[in-house]
Amino acid sequence: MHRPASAPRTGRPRSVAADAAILAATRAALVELGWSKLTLGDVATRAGVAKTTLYRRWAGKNELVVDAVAALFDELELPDRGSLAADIEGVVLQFAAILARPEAKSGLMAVLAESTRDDALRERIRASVVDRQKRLVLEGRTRAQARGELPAEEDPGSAARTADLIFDVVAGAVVHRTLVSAEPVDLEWARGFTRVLLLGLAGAAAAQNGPPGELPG
Amino acid sequence: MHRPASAPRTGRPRSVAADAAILAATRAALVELGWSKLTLGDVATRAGVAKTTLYRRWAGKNELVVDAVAALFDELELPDRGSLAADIEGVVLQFAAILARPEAKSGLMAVLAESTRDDALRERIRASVVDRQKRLVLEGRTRAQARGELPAEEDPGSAARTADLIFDVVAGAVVHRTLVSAEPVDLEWARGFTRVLLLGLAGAAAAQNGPPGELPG
Amino acid sequence: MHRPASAPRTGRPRSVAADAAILAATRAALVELGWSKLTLGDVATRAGVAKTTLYRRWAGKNELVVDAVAALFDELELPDRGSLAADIEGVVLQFAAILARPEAKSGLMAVLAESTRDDALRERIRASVVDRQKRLVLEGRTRAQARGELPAEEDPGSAARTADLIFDVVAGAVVHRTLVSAEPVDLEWARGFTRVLLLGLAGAAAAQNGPPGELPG
Amino acid sequence: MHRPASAPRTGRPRSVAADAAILAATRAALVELGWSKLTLGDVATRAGVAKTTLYRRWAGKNELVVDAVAALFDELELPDRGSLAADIEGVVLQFAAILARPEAKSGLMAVLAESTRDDALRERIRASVVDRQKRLVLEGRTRAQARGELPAEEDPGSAARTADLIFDVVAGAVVHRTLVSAEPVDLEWARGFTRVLLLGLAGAAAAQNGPPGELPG
DNA sequence: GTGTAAACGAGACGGTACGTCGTGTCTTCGT
DNA sequence: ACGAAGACACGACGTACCGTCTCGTTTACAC
Repeated sequence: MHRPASAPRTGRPRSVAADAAILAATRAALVELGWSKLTLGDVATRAGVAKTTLYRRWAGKNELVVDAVAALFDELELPDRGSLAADIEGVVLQFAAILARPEAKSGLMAVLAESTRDDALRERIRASVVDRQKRLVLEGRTRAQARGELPAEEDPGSAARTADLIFDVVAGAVVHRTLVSAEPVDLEWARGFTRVLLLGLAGAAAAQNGPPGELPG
Repeated sequence: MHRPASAPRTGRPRSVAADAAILAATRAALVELGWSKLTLGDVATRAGVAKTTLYRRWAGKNELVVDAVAALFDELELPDRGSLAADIEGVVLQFAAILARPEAKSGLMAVLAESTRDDALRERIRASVVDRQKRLVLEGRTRAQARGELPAEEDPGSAARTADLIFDVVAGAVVHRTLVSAEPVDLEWARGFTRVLLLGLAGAAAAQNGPPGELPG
Repeated sequence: MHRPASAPRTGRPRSVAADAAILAATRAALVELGWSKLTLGDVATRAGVAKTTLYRRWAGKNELVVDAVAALFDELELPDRGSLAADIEGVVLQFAAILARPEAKSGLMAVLAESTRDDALRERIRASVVDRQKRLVLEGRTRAQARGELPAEEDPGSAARTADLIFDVVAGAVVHRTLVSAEPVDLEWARGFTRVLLLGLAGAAAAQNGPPGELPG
Repeated sequence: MHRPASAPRTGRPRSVAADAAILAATRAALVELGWSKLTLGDVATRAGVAKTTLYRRWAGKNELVVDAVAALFDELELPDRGSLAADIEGVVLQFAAILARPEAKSGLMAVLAESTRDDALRERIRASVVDRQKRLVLEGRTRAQARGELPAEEDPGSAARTADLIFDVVAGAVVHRTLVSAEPVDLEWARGFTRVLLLGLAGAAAAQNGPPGELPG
């Protein structure tokens, strides 16, 4: 992540344990203090490391927190649950489970806020966090096409647009319910949400491919 | 907002002009500097006001920014565009227009991040920002029912749940596309999104009331 | 002091009680807090008076404290104790008694420090405090001349110089012992000091008027 | 002074240049602004140093000024001028020369005022300033005894009391004339003062050891 | 082994912002 | 006109973190 590929050949190598300790300390500090009260000096102390060591590896608070939170998304997986609806429910619930953690809530939204003014940071978030979620959506679609639940896409541009829409809707709704509405994303909600989403997508696809008569709007 | 209703009877009254100047200065600073570089001292200077005056009225950066950004949502309105779909598109585009402003992007997400650890702040955001958006959704539904596009709700609990779902989906998708995907919410996207949403809702309603045969999930 | 002689003829007259209350509050605050922690707002509160009232009468902390401390010197008197030595001892002990009070210690030295950069303040101190002490010295000399202990002065310039010297030595020694050495000025010390001072003055006078043989130096 | 003798073994060592720069800046600020207008932020700026550096070494304004002014007393010396009277005149004039400096006037009296409520500060002043002066008085006495001008002391308690009296009288008179009377301590005054002091002391010593007949009092 | 070179802990450094406090002025209403 | 109440502009306070630096020390690899 933060280490250049061209490794230096001489000198004392960087402690591999330090990286893990720092990221773990960062998450612990996020849980206890939240983003705004988190200080790098405190993280260094918690990790049993000097501030210098920390700055040698990360440029600042934002970058550090992105990496610390990104590790939470490593556990995202999409086991085949047999149907498109079940797969989407799984994604929603897994994503919600991560977001329910205090270190994710506080840290992720804060770096997102920062990323509105820092393109490099946005790119880092995209690579570390967003793409990992997006992969699940694409995987689910591929699987559904293999099952015959969805037709194979013909127009790649339209397919990408649809995938983006799905992604924004799924992730956005989960985030919004968790952070803004402050309501839990439980099985019932996930089921209702998935139903609406799939019916909407099915309807839109039918309208586009079949008789365009009864479209709303 | 921040002023107790029980007004003191004696002493020099607080300058009414200062409030507006401070909020305007806050928005200007958000545009120029973003949340993290914004300092209350700078805001005070821009507003031509002493720091003390600022602290006398707001408890801190978070509260100030909520009020400053909340004013942007005052302009939210829902003119009757003749159909439910058009109304929803209108809400989406208006909300997107506000979110596209740099002062909203940076400020809103940051206070949202802070609100994960501060219930009073969350409540303040809910009252100042969220409820104002929610009102539009409810208004749109009432109007659609009057037009006959939607049936009158019988079960109030179910109706509230549906409204919450709609709200989370609409607001969440717009926010996510704007901030995370960093893509514009233009007319085309709004139209596609609205179509999927309405088809989904219609399908879900039909499935609940009519023949539950071919529902997915 | 601070009030122009030409009294205003119209409007509500100034509360005469307020002056005394403010000065008393100032002394009380000096005792409790000392000069540096004393604030005019606190003095106003103690006196049951608004800050405005205070500023209408005194220009600032320095002037207020000078007046507050000067009142302590009102009690300085020189009852005739029958001999020059006894009179001087009386002056020394009275002066030391005032200086032993915490409000005088802290306040007087502080305004003296300020007066090194503020001629108006020095003049105010001279008029309010120093001249009142000096008067005692002159009074004691007059009395001693009447008793025949001292010859009548012939050269007025020399007389003034001698009086100034006495004054600097008496006041300086008492202040230094009290504030710098932090030792008490008790009867024993006053007696020893007076003895040295009078012997020195007598010797100097004899040397000047009589045979100049055995002078040291 | 402010640095513990047990030096820390690790970490970046404190800049030795900073100490001197800060003290010099403090003296310069005292000359320009006087005690009450002197701010630690300004001193730090003048010294080209951060405020933190200053606070790391001194607890506050008082301690800093004591050290800054104390350096002025480093130059106090007592060259042997051949007689006790000449030596005392030298002390008086040297002490007066230091007190005539604006940085000493303003700073010294102010910390003295503060020391009336702060024992640690008084002790610091005693160690840094007062003892250095006192040493001169004792040195002068030793020298005079070697010359035969003064008899060797027999009672050490009485000797100490006499030395204290001399010290209070010399220092007190010089301070009082300089600060309160605001008159210069020139050669003429120093000569007159010394004559009175020595005659007084000689008289008192004679009275104690010889025939106690004609004592005043 | 013996360099050599980088990473390491510790902590001081120049800065910037914080939130509070005190000063002296002002504005309002009540007396 | 004066007084109380308190808001106001200003500026200093002392603290906390920032990100950098300068030390002395440790650790791996190359010779």
